[in-house]
Amino acid sequence: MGLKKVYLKDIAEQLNVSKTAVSLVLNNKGDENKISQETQKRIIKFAKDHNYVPNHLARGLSRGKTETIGLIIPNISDTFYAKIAGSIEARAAQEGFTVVFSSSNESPKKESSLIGDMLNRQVDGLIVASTQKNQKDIKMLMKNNFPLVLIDRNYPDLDTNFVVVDNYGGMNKATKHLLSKGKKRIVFVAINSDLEALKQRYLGYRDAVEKFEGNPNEPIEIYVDYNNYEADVKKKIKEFVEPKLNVDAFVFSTHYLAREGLRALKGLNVKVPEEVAMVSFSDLSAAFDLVEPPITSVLQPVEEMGNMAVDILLDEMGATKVKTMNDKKRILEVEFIVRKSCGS
Amino acid sequence: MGLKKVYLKDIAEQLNVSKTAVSLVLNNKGDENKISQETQKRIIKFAKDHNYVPNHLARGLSRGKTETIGLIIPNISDTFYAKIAGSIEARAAQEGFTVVFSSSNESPKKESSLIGDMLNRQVDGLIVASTQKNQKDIKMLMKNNFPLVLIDRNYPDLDTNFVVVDNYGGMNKATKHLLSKGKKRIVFVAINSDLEALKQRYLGYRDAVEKFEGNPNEPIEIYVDYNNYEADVKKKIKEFVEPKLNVDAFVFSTHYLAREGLRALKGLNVKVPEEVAMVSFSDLSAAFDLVEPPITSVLQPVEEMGNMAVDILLDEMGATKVKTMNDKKRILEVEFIVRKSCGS
DNA sequence: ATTTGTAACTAAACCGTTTTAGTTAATACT
DNA sequence: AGTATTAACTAAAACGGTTTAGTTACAAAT
Repeated sequence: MGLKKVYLKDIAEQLNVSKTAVSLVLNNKGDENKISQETQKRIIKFAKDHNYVPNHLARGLSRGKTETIGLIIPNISDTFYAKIAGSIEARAAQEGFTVVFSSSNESPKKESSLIGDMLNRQVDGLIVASTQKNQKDIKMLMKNNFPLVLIDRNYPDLDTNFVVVDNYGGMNKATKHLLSKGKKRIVFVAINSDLEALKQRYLGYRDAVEKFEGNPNEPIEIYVDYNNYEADVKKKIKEFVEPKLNVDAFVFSTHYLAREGLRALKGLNVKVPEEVAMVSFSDLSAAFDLVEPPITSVLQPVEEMGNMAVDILLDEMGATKVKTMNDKKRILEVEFIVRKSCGS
Repeated sequence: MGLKKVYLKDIAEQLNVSKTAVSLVLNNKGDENKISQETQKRIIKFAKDHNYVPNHLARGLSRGKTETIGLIIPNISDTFYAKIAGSIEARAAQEGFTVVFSSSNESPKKESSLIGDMLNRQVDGLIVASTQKNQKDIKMLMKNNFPLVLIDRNYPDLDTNFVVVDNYGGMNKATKHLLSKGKKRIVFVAINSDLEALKQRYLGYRDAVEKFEGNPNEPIEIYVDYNNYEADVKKKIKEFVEPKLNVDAFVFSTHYLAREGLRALKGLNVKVPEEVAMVSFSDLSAAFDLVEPPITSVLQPVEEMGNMAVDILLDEMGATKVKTMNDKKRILEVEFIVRKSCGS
């Protein structure tokens, strides 16, 4: 494992055989290429004794495969994506793949350049949580049959593999829960973006509100700026609270909005759930049960998402032994956890 | 940026020049190698028009540099390491480097094999949050002058570059705060490990307890199993609570222990801070101010750690323009935030 | 009229593998 | 005895770049 490396050439010279022989043997192709058992033994022993490890770049260049998968996410610092990255990495490692990741910071331009970057680093496949403003690269990848799985966010118009959650269903259920508690004026809080996932969450919310027991309420929406969400969510929530609280509940479409929302409400001295109720889509601080009040949340199966994405990708790359997956478009179920933030 | 790539050879053939010329020009060595301005223009234009991007593997193989830095951390899913990874990635990207990361899951064996892996992937440098049970690889890297920065965890016996925080000072301050609030029996809660950082935190705690105003108290310690910390911390805390609460405060040496500790205390119906106080070393759920009660915490400068590590590493690799850093061993200051969990 | 110098290029080696297309010597077959 | 076959190997090309060590053509200097 040292840095003074032994190369294929060295082994060949020391043992008086050809590089070819060494390469074949060390790649388990000795038998099928009729290298004698004895020679094989010698080569294997020498390689082991000298800690031979093939140069990954050379091998990649020659083979056109790198045993690397590229992961592009909005932001590795976000708990949600960190967990996804974690499960992707773990599953990939099991199969002998390494992960190269980069964060797009929600910039389509950066995403595009990252994809280019990954390609010319010769990754074998890509998992992308896209900004969804980058159809052109996704299409390009598809056209070239490049192994690709979208995760968390997919392009509804494109026929790609993907792993997402049931955003509509989760939000619909959460909203209905509030309605069933008698909440009428329910505010949907989201970041300002065209993400399909958010659209679905909105629709889940809207349908619940409008179709509730023949007694339709008006949907109320606020959209905050992603790059400034802490301050913005505070400001926008304040408008519903001062001079006089005029809503019954907030539905937060992401965990960080919920966190800031709660912080804002506390700052404004609004009692949750006594004066206003709240729910969060996704619960990832691993602490939403500890905050005061514990927050009712829609839970996403983060691990499963990551694992599934890798499985689909490996299948796509033909890297797996047997199984061929039938369905490479997955909409995973979410879990709904009722806690105190909606009332007792 | 497509997949049907243009190669150096193609450019050379199309323009009737040599590969050498193309390579030189595209690497900004045209002038110093006296390639005529006209030829340079033609090459640059053609390359741009055809979206030429050099194959990273080939270039790496040939140059022996890959513009890649390897990051080995215990676990990317952990908020703390996710944030570190985030700041490392951001800083690295600024300088044109990509990050390859892998999680060791606290296994020295895995860490060792990851280091080997990274090396033969030809990363240009390594940032490692080590298990600290892998002296041999670290020494090997040092002996070979391989660019290396330890982060968060360092080997006190080895003369490496590192970026850590003032674990002793932070914990000392936190403990003194509890003492000043009149808490006598203070329990130090840590995971069972030999990590230097934890040792320092312990010493910070112990010195505070033992030397407090000439009226030394006994240190009380509990150590929980990392692989089973949720259940274990609960079990061990219970022993101080039942049949009768017999301590005044808990000092948690990591954020996840604090989280589980609080969860356990709530489960046991112990009132914090009325019956028992608590502090946490590091606050990373980004929610410790929202939980009930808000938890007094030692804050680590996560971003700064990551940035600093990259700066040192790049300097070590000779990859930066001007600056040469003098001090490549950094102990960063922590911040201490008082919240309600220690009493009003 | 040869040498010197230089601008403008290029052939070929090299990085460390994999892989294709052989070669050689011995054995088996007719 | 001559041809096929096979076991056991290998030389060399390929992957796509970078880099070293030239070469060529022309102008200026002696």
